[in-house]
Amino acid sequence: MRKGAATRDRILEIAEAAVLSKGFGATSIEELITEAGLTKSGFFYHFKDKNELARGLLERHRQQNEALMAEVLGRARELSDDPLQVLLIGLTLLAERMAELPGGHPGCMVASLSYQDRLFDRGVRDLVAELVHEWLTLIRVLVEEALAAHPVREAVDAEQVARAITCAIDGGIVMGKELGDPAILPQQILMARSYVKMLFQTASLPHVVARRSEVDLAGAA
Amino acid sequence: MRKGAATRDRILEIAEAAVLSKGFGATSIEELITEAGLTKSGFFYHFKDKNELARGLLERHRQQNEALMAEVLGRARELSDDPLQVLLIGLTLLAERMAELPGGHPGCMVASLSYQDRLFDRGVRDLVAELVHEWLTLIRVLVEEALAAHPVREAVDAEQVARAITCAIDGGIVMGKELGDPAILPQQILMARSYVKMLFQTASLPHVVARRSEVDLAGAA
DNA sequence: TGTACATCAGTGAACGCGCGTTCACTGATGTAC
DNA sequence: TGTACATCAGTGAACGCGCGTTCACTGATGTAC
Repeated sequence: MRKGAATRDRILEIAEAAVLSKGFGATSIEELITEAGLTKSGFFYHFKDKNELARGLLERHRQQNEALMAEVLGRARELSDDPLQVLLIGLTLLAERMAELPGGHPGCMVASLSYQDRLFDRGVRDLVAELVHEWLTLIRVLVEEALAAHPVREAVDAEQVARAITCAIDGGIVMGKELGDPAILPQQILMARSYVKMLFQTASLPHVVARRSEVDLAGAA
Repeated sequence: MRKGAATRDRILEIAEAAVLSKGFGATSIEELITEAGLTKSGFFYHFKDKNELARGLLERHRQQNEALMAEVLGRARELSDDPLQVLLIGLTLLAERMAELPGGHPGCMVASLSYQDRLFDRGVRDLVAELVHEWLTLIRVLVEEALAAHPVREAVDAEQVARAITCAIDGGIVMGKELGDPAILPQQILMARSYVKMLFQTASLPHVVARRSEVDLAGAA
């Protein structure tokens, strides 16, 4: 890696912690360069203005998230061929990963920036929406595959289920911060998991007739 | 109402919109007084410093939220005596209320401030946690009453269910902001409702044996 | 009803400080021939 | 291998502006006697 790229990464890492704990508008370039140990013009060599710092933070978030999910889902697919099991195992593994974070999850960069969107230009706001869409697509595809392979208890839309899972995670991150309790996020991911499990729990319940499930599946398709 | 109280309220209303759209740190006293039409020293007559503005915003949030929930739950209790129905109807009414908001929900003040907590003194951070606990207690009591009156499909903890409902709402607010789609919050409240409904859906499912539900209830007690 | 005093709801000017941004410059490293 | 030039990764000084906060003061309204 070039020297400049390492410096840029260091700035982004410091900025991430600062933005998640005090907000983007209250994070000054001055404090970042003090901690990173370079001058202000050094900062502006890497980012032409503050908006570009926000873009950089979102790109970093995207990469880290992609890596995490690739690993978690890769492992889940090793453990099962059944799409529903992949989803359930994936959620369990994700919960475990979040539980391992020292000091709890620091906060979601996308959520944080969306609460300060008046500070940014169109490009940053579009990037926020794009990252959310990418994430939702990833989850929705998993849900669709599970729906294609199994009957379901109640007519559902895969997009809505994907959003519900995402809201549980984002909500869990926020509540964890609000109450200062790192256990909340993993617990809420497992609650989302148990929601998915219940949704697909038809045949496994004793004496449930199959017809009801088929009707619901037809409605969802 | 005294004249001063009206001015104070106007400042808080303007500050709420500003904080939710750009963050607390990036909201300047200057812009608030410009919009409110008074001088800077006039602001400091009402709030001794910026921390007190944050406290004021949280208190305002608490009052508005209490009023909203009192109304929604009052109406739900008019419509049914069954605790489970009160919870389900309450969620439906809440979703309807959120759908009526022009331009969508502006954001949750508690969530917003929790993403900038390094800006505040201990008092504000404690107030954030207190408001969340008050809300969770309100919901948890509803869930407990429903659990006492009905068998449940899977062993659950009322606190965890209350948190899951709350996370769905907070997550829905965040995602609505991220994607600029006001429909997401009401939809996700209804997803939380359908989660609760599924949780309690045992006897109503054809041919489900009652014993399983009893076992689960015993596990939850 | 009149007067004295207190409180309310502000005004106006000043403060020092840190903010984001620009600009001209520079030493170290990489590349072409 | 040497030389010329380009790019990289910054430095250092300066900019004007708006920030939160303080302080001495003030006119309008309320209260006591």
